[in-house]
Amino acid sequence: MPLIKTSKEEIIETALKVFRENGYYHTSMSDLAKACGLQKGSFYHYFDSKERIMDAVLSKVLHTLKEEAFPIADDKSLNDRERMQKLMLTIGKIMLQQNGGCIAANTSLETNGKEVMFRKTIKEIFLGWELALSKIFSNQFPEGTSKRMAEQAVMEFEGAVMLSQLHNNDQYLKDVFVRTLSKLR
Amino acid sequence: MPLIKTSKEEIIETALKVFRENGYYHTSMSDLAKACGLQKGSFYHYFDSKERIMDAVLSKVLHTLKEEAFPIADDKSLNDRERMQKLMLTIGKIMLQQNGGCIAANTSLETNGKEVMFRKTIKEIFLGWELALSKIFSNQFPEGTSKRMAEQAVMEFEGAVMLSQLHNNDQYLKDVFVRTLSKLR
DNA sequence: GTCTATATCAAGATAGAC
DNA sequence: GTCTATCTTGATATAGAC
Repeated sequence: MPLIKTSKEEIIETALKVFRENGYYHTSMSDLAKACGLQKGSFYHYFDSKERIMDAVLSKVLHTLKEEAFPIADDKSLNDRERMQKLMLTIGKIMLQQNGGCIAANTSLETNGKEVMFRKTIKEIFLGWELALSKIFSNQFPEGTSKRMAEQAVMEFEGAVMLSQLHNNDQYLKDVFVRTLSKLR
Repeated sequence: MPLIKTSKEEIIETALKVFRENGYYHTSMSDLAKACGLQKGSFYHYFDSKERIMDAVLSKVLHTLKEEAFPIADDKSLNDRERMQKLMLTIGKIMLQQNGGCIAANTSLETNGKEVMFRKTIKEIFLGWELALSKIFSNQFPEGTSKRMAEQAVMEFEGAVMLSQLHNNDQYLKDVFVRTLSKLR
């Protein structure tokens, strides 16, 4: 019988992948436990409900975005196009996965209208994302315009993730990257 | 075109609303039965599995789009802007709901990577939608351009639905309507 | 066509041994 | 910290009476 200690951090990382692959409601505590190499009972030692795991997962995602992605908008060593490209790629790396979708968008849509503790975290994720994009746009466009361009970029990105998955074709996402970049000189 | 709604038709209409509100996996057969004013056992008289109900729901949505929405792109009595406006509003009426999301996008994301019978119907919905939009754009833009503009409009629409729900603010969706319309003269 | 009753299984969650 | 065992509830689905 293996007695391998697991850390809460590792569980959150694994749970992120499982949730992204199967969605919130379609993922069971057994699924999460199994993916972590634990029995269901052991899993409750770390998290006492599914809601709290997702809360931890999304808080981790937000934290990572704040650490690694959003500051790119202020990186003085890059020009606007370079910032935008690096920002979009980094956000993609954090939020997306080979064949899973966007953890933030999927969870938002699934839990729309439900009373779950992590909705405020999802809002923060998208507001932070919009703010970072609009900072870059605001170097070349007026305030109101740059805000709407940022919102538009986020919407296109999420729509593209959906269509790319549905048709199993990266082109939708690639087009959005090119289109968003091409708005900057 | 059926003049009299059968019971099965009514169930499909009700199921559409429930699925749109609660999602595919988070909706139970009990939920559907209750919403139809039936006992669970009675419900199985009409549909013997949840998958078949969703299949019927999405087929009905596709059929309605083909009958009522997509032909607007060919309506000779309207100019391009009028066609676009009427098309977008009609698609919104069929696919969206007060506070529920887009049945096609939500179901697509939830069942991504799963083997369910209705994925091909979802693909048809989005391909039909893109085609209708690109028909209108192609009156004023070259072929390749109009195709990408149509894809972009769909992506923005779906992203806007997500953000409008998340922040409980219609403005995202309204902006997309205005922006898409403004591309036409 | 609708109901009640029930079988079967999975889910969320807890208790207690080691 | 991990396990097995168990509780409770809810889910899918079927059987059979009216």
